[in-house]
Amino acid sequence: MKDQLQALIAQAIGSLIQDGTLPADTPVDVQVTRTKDKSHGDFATNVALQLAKPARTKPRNVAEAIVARLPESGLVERTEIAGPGFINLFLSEQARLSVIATIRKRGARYGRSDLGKGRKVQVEFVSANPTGPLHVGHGRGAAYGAAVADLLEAVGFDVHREYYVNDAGRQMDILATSVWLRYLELAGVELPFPANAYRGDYVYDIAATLHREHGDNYKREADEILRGLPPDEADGGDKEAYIDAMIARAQELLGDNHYRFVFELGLNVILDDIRADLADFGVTYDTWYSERSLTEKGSVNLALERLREAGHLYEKDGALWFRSTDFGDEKDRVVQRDNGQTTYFASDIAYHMDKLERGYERVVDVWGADHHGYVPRVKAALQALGEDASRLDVLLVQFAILYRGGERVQMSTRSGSFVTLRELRHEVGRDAARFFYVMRRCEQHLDFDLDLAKSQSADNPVYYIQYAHARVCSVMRQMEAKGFTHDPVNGEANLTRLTEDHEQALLATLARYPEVIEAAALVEEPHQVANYLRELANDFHTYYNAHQFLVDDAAMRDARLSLILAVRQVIANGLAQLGVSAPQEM
RNA sequence: GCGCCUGUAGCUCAACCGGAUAGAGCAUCGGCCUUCUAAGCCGAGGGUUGCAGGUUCGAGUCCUGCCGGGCGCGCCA
Repeated sequence: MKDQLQALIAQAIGSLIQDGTLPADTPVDVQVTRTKDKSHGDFATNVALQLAKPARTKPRNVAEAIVARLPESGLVERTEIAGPGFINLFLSEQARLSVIATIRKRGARYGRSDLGKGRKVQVEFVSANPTGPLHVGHGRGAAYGAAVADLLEAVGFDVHREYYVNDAGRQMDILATSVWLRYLELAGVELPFPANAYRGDYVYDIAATLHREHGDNYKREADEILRGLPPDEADGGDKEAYIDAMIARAQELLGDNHYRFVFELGLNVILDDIRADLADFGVTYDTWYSERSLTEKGSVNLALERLREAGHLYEKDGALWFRSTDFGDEKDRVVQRDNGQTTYFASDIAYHMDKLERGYERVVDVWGADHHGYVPRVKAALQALGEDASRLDVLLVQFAILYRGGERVQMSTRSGSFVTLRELRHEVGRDAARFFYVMRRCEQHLDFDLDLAKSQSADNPVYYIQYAHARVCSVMRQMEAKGFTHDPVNGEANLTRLTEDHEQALLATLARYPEVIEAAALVEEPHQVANYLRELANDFHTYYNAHQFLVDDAAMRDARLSLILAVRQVIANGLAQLGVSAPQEM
């Protein structure tokens, strides 16, 4: 609808350019917006205000000229020039009513478009280290990333969803070592547990599996493990140095194969858990991309080699540095440590290079906001490699803070007292979790009220919206109970009977849905869909309370049922868009 | 200290590349069930959009400077 109106205005401007009323270089970027105030018509455009300067005349004169040249169409009933020079457009009745048939015909596809023209976009999200279960912070990234990916797909992009698995690097070594140490405990070896090791219960679970299936095969004695190790934090030492030494000791005592086995066991158990967790959350991926595979197939070395050839690397203090300051970063970054290991950053350079080379026109990364300092260096690396860094779009998601009984739920990764995504799902349910996570703009801190998410009341937006859907279903059940049937053809033939304000408001809101999806997709803001659904549900509940649908007058009844069935369809579509179910009854 | 994000009603948040009188929900107060689910609806009050300048026909939105909040500033990932 909006597009068609824009086209009409553009045509009018075109003809004014042709006859010289407007200069040839007039920009024809027509903005048509929905009006807030009904008295301003259905849509309005400010083009006349924008063109007044190039046309060197008053805005109202431009507006009059445009209106005079507006092509005939069945869409617009009349126009009006208002205020400083807005052109208000009043839709014809036919145009307003057509949305009902459109929704019925398009069904679940209503709101989708081919705006993206099948262009390839990759969305990478969550990508939490497989060192433990996902917690509620990851949950927001999951819900948000999935929603953004689904929105882009809805408007016609070819979307590829990817999870980057950090299956290499020091954190994973710490996990493997933690598992081994817990295993030793189970095998009766008494050892102090390092300050910097992972101490969650899941580590015990993995260790127990190892012990159950492999007995004492991985057992070593305490004195040979501890011999010559530096002091841990508890003994006034450095916990980082201690855990690194402990990792080296584990590798040395277990040997490559056995160490590898413990490492893989921990990785696989946790990754399987994450996969299942996300699947239960309605979040699935096309690819789980292994960081280790980058090293194995030489991508990391290749990336570093390309940087070196381009003259962006230098050595200092025994390490290899990337001169990212040449591309606006705050300081240069190490890509290879003095011990010869490449850094996480080096992998990430290779990974992003790989993404762009896989042919995605656009690459979207969803990161936790605490990683925001990381953005400039990744973009710097892409530039240094001769890539167009603007193809990478990093979306930063702020933390979610849980509230229970009005109190902030304290969380700390260190003490292991964090709330997992799974616990949250079990507590409030998948629908509420998915919805609450995307209710706010991603760069806004999210106050997640657990009590509200669980409450079955109008205060809870999820229930409020789902209830609207269920209510329509209920009306249809009542219809059958009363021996009526719904004739959509008759309904659509009698839509002119829908003259109530509530009905007109619903028609306008329904027609707006595709515009909401498009806008939400293009600016990556799923919360716009959430807000829209609340408005639509509100329009419906209001209507429901004000008017009876199952009236004796068949023409009126069919028209009203056609309207509320369209409402049901759009609510179902919008909820599905956010990964939320639309129940038949509640 | 430097960088990024943020500041809108008592609270949580909207406001479509800068548009017409800044909107919802909660909370508060007052109404509506013999009628398709009251898990709902209607009404009222509530604002110097942190402060001060600037840009222009027009600023919550853009620019500059202050003030407050969050995060980041490792040869960790």
